[in-house]
Amino acid sequence: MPELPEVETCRAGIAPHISGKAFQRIIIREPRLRWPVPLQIAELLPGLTLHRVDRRGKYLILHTEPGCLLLHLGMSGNLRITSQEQPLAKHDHIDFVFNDGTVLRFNDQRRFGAVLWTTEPLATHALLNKLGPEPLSAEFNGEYLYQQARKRGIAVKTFIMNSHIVVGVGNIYANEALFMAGIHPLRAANQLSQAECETLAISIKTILEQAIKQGGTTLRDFLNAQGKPGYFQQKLQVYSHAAEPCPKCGQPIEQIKIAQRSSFFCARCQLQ
DNA sequence: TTAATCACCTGAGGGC
DNA sequence: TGCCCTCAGGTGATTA
Repeated sequence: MPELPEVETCRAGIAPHISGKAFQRIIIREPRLRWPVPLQIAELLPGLTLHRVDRRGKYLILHTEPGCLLLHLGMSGNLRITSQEQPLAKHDHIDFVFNDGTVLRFNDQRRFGAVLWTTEPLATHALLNKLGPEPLSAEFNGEYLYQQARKRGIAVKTFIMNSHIVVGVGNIYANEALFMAGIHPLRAANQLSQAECETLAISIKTILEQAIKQGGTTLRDFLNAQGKPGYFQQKLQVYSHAAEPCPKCGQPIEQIKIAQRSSFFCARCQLQ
């Protein structure tokens, strides 16, 4: 399940293989993703050069001269570098074939992902213009988090998973960051002190940086551009460890639902 | 403006 | 063995 570290791992994995190359052919086998894949990209893209691959939150942005492809991996999506000779796997929905034969293959079992085309400035794009800051940027810090939290009475876990507050923090890393910060996931955001917001911002940055170094987390679906899993799962302290002893105090990890998402915490280490 | 809920989708796993 | 149900989760849309 791709969160920011998985998307960044994916971006770093595919960019060297496709940047500077020209699209030769686009093969769309299944256009029914989160939003219908614009079929016109099969005619628009051939001949265009892919200048670079960026990331904004969990969106991958493939830049060409007239416009950009926006890719989202959703819940189960992955991109891998391959060739046309390689047999198709189940749920291989789209092939981006480049002029040297390299193929960027989009696979998405649950089809929550997206492939979109835009020629408008990214700063005004409806999917991007309301996104919060990047968690690893200087703009995202304790003071920013505190100012945003003061206006919200929702559970802090739901708060930090809101991409309009900060991008890229999904369920796994929200659980892990709150555990590291010693903050109960049900605490109201507007009840956090400035010091707690400082600690939480640092925890989010630390968790995400560690996960990127490990190549992301593989629970079920995630594979990197070479089809290999990430290794951060082995570092998870509370996520998916219900009833197991807390790594800090030994108390059993508890599991509850918050906003329909499984949430894991230590009731002794994380103060409510 | 904020918060809560729904919908989308597929496959694994459990119960019968 | 096969059927049915539940669960997993990112995020935009809808509703209150």
